[in-house]
Amino acid sequence: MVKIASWNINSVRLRMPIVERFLTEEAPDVLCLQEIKTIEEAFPHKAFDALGYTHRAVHGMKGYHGVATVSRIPLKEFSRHDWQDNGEARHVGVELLGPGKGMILENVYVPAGGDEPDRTINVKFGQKLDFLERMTRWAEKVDRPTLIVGDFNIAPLESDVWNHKQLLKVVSHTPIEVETLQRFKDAHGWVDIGREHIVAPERYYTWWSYRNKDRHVADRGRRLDHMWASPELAKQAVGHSVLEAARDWTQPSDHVPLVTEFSL
DNA sequence: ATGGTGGGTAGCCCA
Repeated sequence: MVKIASWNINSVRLRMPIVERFLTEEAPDVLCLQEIKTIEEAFPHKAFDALGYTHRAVHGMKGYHGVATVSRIPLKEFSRHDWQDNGEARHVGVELLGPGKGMILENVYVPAGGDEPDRTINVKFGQKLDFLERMTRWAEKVDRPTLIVGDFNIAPLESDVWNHKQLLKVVSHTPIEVETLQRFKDAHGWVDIGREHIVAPERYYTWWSYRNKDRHVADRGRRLDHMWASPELAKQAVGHSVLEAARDWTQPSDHVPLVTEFSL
């Protein structure tokens, strides 16, 4: 059994206390972090060593974005795609357990896309769509059992948001984003592991804005984080959970962790 | 319709 987690941590250095809590309580074999907001040299390597996560692939940059995959089982870093073509650190790919035994694990942080869902007036929105198109070209060529996880910054289904109609013009849930993400999905036949286990139209959120204070009253969440597997690998997923409670931990990230267990 | 909060880091950018 291999337990894999994904979490947009919104500064790994600030949030090491809750990362330690998560690793201690949930004990995943592998944790994919997004928005680490640090360069590799300033990554809290010692804290992860102390917890047994001695295998790491860190693709960071100063102050913004950045991803890291930390593991108790051996991994080998083999790619750092720049799907935005602007040098931002938003992806790291590793191979788990060696050729033919484990899986390829892709950790991605899709750009948020700014506030205005119109590429003619908002460059960031265009960059987000272009990022997804480059990911799609890549996905067409994926030929090994692969799991792609991370903050996709898109909530594709009606039940992935607290109010579908109200969010149709809000970046993360616009029809053009959902269509663009669907083309990525179709390019490899990715299986949405989260929705295999928490079936639509059941409510499923992974992010709540810091700007909404009363989460337990209004519950204005969105499912921005995902774990998508190649069809053959998806059959080996035996459990999936979303740790909503982590949104209420001390000094929380605005995202919560996802966990999938595989029988490899 | 607007502004609301949070993080990194040095006058704003990003989410």
